[in-house]
Amino acid sequence: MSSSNTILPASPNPICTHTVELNSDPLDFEDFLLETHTETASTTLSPVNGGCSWAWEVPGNSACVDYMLQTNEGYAKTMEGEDSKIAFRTKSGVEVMDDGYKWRKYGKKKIKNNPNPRHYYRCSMQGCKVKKKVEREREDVKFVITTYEGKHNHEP
DNA sequence: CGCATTTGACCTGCGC
DNA sequence: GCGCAGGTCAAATGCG
Repeated sequence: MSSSNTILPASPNPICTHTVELNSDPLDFEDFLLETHTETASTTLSPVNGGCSWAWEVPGNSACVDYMLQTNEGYAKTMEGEDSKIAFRTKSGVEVMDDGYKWRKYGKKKIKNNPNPRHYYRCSMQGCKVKKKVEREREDVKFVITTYEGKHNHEP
């Protein structure tokens, strides 16, 4: 684990067990992988925010799904086929982070048990069906939950 | 003027 | 079958 980064205690959110501090050096993701998910060797980490935030990317791998369901923790859960789902929790003053892609907002929704609305974004690139959801954590608005769905079919 | 955002309405899946 | 909650649509509005 890179000493310059801070992994905070588990979130109550079952799909977000750790927090990555923004504006820190990129994580040593190989150490991170070993430390947190030794049983899911096929899982890979990918940069999702221009190098200052990292998240699990779980390819279509049923073993990963089983593991996360059993332990009720983990960063992400997979979907069938080519879809992938990435969820992570960041400490940030703004919901929208520049991850290199261009997003178009298409919806906002008040969520039950959370006074903060959830925002829905779609990749604005033609033919790219990637979506993301952004919402602030209920107990601590300093934290933002971001969920990516799908894979980009183009470069940032 | 063209494109992005806002926001209420509508759609859909799920639990009871 | 019904109601609720989450997700998406699309018309209106704003902005460069």
